[in-house]
Amino acid sequence: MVTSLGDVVPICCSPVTGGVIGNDEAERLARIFKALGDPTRVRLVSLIAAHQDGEACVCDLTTPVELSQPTVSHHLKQLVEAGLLTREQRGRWAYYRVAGAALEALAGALEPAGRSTASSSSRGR
Amino acid sequence: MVTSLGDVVPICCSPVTGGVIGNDEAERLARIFKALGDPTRVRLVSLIAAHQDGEACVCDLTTPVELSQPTVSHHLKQLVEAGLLTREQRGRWAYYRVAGAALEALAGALEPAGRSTASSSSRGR
DNA sequence: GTCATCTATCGACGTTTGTCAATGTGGGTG
DNA sequence: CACCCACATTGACAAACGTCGATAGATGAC
Repeated sequence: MVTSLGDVVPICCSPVTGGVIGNDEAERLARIFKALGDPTRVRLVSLIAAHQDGEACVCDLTTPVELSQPTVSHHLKQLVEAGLLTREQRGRWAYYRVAGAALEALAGALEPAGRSTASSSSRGR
Repeated sequence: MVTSLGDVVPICCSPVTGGVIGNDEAERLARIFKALGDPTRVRLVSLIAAHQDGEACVCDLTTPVELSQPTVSHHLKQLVEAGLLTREQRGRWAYYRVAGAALEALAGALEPAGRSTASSSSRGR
């Protein structure tokens, strides 16, 4: 079961403020937000993004976050499952990098129903 | 005396992917993300934004989310404390509305460190 | 005044989460 | 081959979370 835990999240699109979103959409968005709802994971994303070549292995991250290796692996797994990180195994190391598209899509879900679709503004009421 | 209870979070700015963020910043961002890390709260934000005049009271929300009134109040409080909603008491009702600036600031923290200058706007995929 | 309504708080509960030590697994190295 | 290394998984535990019923506070209606 290397991949296909669930489907790779198709990147969220429905903006939170652009009309009532469905139950499934809310659950999908919440799962991604929850992945960022821990300070350690926020720092991990930041650390990976700022690391050499935009990628980092576990051993690069345990020291900065001051947590045990299993804990870091655990957090990284959650971020990968949320679609916010990608994982690539090269030799003995596992390299993680930030999924920029997922971050942008998430940001798009927060904007007031405009920046990414630029077609509303007549929604009123 | 340190009276600052931290009423309203001063809106986050440091982008997640624009260099390693500090511990405090990570904690502040995580607290906001965590507020959106529950499907009910995501739906509440969406419901309020889409409601008449962009505001809603508790009694408008309990039925759509199918939860008890205390639970809805609890979620709303968390969203207010995260700075994502504002609360205004008018008579017997408490009106909540979405803090658009907070959402935009949060979206800004997700964009790759230079959102405002990224004028390419190639929204294709 | 009394009463009804809307909302917040409290106490309790089952579930989820973050963390670690110990162990397992797969891939280089001698 | 045996060995070590980087990482993932397991099992356990305390803390935090989501939910509810009951209750308290505040406000308007009578």
